[in-house]
Amino acid sequence: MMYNFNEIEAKWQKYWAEQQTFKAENNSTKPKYYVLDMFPYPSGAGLHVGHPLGYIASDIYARYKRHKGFNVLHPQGYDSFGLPAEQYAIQTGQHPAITTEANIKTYRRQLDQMGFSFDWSREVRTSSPEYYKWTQWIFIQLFNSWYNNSLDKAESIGALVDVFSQEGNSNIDAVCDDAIPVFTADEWNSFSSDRQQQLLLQYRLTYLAETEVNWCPELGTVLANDEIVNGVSERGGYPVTRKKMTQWSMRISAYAERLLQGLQTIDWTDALKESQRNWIGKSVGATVVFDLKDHASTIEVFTTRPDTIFGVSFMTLAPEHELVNQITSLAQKPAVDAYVLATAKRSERERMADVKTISGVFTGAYAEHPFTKKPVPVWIGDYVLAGYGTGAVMAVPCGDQRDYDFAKHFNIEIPNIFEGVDISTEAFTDKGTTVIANSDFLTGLEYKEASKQAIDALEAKNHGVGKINYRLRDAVFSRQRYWGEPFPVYYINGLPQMIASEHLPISLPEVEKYLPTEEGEPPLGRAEVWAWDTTLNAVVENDKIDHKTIFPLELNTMPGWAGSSWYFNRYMDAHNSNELASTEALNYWKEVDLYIGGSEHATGHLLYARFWQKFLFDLGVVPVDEFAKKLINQGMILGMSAFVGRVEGTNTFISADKITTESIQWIHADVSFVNASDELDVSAFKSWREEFKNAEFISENESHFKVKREVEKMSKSKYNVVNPDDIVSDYGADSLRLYEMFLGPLEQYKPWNTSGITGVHNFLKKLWKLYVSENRSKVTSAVATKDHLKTLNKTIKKVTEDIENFSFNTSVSTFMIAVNELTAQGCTSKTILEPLLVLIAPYAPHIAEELWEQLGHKESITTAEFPEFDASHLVESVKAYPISFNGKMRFTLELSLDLSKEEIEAAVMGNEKTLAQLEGRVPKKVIVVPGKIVNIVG
RNA sequence: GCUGAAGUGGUGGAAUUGGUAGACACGUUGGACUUAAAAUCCAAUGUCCAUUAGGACGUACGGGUUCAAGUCCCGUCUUCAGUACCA
Repeated sequence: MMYNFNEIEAKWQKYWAEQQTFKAENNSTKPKYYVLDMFPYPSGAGLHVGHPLGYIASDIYARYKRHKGFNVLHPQGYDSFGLPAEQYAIQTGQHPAITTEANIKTYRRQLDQMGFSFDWSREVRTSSPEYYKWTQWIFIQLFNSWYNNSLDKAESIGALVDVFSQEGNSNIDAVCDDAIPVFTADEWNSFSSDRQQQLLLQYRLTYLAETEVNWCPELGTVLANDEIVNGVSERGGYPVTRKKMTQWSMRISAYAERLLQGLQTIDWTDALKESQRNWIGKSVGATVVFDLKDHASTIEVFTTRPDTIFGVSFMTLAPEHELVNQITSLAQKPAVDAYVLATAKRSERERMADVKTISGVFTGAYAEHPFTKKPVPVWIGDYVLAGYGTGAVMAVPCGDQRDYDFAKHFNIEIPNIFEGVDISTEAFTDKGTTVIANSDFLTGLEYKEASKQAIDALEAKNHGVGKINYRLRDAVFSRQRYWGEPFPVYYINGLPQMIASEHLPISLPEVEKYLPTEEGEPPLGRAEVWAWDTTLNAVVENDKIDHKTIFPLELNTMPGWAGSSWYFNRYMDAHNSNELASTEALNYWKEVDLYIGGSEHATGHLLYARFWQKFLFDLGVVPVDEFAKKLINQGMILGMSAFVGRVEGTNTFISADKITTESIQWIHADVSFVNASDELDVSAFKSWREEFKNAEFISENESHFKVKREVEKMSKSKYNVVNPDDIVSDYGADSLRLYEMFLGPLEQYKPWNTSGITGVHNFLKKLWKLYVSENRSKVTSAVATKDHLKTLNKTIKKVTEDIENFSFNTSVSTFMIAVNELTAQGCTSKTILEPLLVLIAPYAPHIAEELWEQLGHKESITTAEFPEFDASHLVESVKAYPISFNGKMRFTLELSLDLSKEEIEAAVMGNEKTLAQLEGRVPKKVIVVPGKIVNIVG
């Protein structure tokens, strides 16, 4: 009997599905373990070999944990709302739900054929109304909450209204808009209902506000900051401009500090935590208020260096700053206007690209230094950003390089306030322990103390206050798109109203086209049945809107990250129609124990999901405030693109090793035309495209036309995609799983190279041959020899450590060595071969199941216990290094185990022969050092 | 610029707390089997000299610590990823 992987794999996949082998129960006497993958967006292209990398790793871990006696939850679903399905719908008119459904079918088939141990009974899809009902529900809860700084948690808006009606808002410490006026209880009670609602909106955790947003005209929608890369849209690479729009926003800034602190409690990589810290961007400092000479208004700045306040020699406002117009003197007006206009013309991108050029204009106005009362000239300059802090800085040229460069460029005074520091060529930016000089009451102090005293003095004069500033901005939550969650919102007098939770979900309406309307409204503006009837509590036709009982519904939809910010909780109780998930289920599974996914979600999904989890925790809905204990970022599998060189302007191709001229145009060739020696199948290439049909090919000889190889991201447009379907049908899923692990460390980026797969495939064939010969099982009840036990236990030890450390690549090598050794040893012993199968099962589950069955087991191998390693079989593995030390011969002896002193001595004595061979001497005395190193005096 | 990670054969990569560097695999070369090919099996494969037995040099580069350094320390260079006039 041959190793017929196709047959075996189909058989066991069917068995697992029928037996529901991987169905997790929401209670068990076993300890729980939750292994989660980032769920995929089901794209039309299907999976390529790079996609399953993380799924294979998590599957190995999930299977391992089951063998170790855990009740494992390992679910999978689809992040099925998103732009590509909608773009496709715009082009073809096909409803996104239909394409999405078709794509999911493909995904499911591809995932199934790889033998993943997902519990599909818990599948979720963000685009299904049963699911987004709860996304809408969470939105309503956010709307009905505000952030109470005193308690440092979210609270119900009802509690806030109670306080307002009893004592006004002066004692409320909330995260809210800065511009909220102070009002008393009497004032509050006398406000109209609309006015009250407007005020409350400014406290809510999700609120409507006219904000400057990142508008992408090509995509016809706004984008969040993390959806923009280098000034263009992450998806599609289209230009992005600034635009004012009324949008829903999420007050994630309320959670900035907790999001930062929470990082200390979770086991995520340092790189990823660092990304999130940068994104949150906490800076501790102070706001300082400068009075203006000859003007009533004041300039407020934020600084992290209040200790340097006596070094201020000018101020700089962002060109967009609202005061610029008011304070500019008549003489300076033309210059200032010209500068403001020039800056406005420059795109965000140009401004970012050009950070070297120093530019700015004097406004003609002077501020007054809060302590010295000296006049401080006010400039504008584009190195100050309107969006950060207050959009204005107090410039301390001796302590900040940008201020320094600006001062030098415009010949502004650079006073030195640092004791014994030379600032003739550059600013001194080190906080360190340098002493402040020439600074009145701060003179002689170091940074820390000086900052504190400066802030105290500013607060005493009412000229500033200690402040912590965060870079994290509130997240825009509206998208002008069709294929997303509809908001459960209708409008009365332009004020948003929530639809009561019992009427959810509000399902997406049908539209005849997926484009914005002629009036520029989002696609939902085309829906005919899209109005809310407050008496029927139902969605009704638009033309019935009477603004008395029937009102317009929100036309925006939610962004892609809405559904993915809480899905891990839904898997715990995926079909609950009364709750997001039952309390019992949430309390049982609590959080994800291991989360595997790409690092590209560092500042998007992973930050938003932590935000929502903390909010749901404040609400008492979920029992933990961090959703994932441990997170691993799998690297990407890259494609090996092939390029053929064509002489520019001709149809003549030259073999890559023959190229001498420089005017070569490199054209992507499909990687399937290229063999392992980088040689092109010329005839296949010729018939690939009409334009190549009559092309001329120059090479040493016809069969040796070389291509140029380059590692790139796998993508259809680069013709370097390798389809897992082909690999599975040629080598089997077990080979693919092993090979993806074998390629290299999980976290690393590495190129795919199909030719290497024969190595692991041969291993599986050898494994098969170790158990099966002709038509019979070779496994006997023979007693295991010392060698057999050594090989087995070595393997158990290594593989267990590897899995615990997520170094799956090296266990594949360990398996190969084990099988080679056991084959050479002629091992047929069941006591060895049975546990060996369990070791391999998480990696190559199909072949393990098949051989397990041949050993006479009726139950699936998934119920088998993971073998425990027995150190006693490894005692003899000793390495010895002779060394000369202090003129005496000494041996250093290493054992590959932690053993007791007695065991080491026994091992050493048993190895006298080895040592004697090495140095011609026999050790006389053994010095045992704690750990594994042993010194032996020869 | 800052932050994080990393530089090991022709290639992907091993190497525990400092302990025989290059495991394992691909590729290459030679051989066996075969009419032939595929498949399979065996052998060789860091570099240089000796071509037997051995020797020298080797983990980006330059120093250092140590009986012993890919691993630790100092300096330099390079690559990748993230982020950036953040006051």
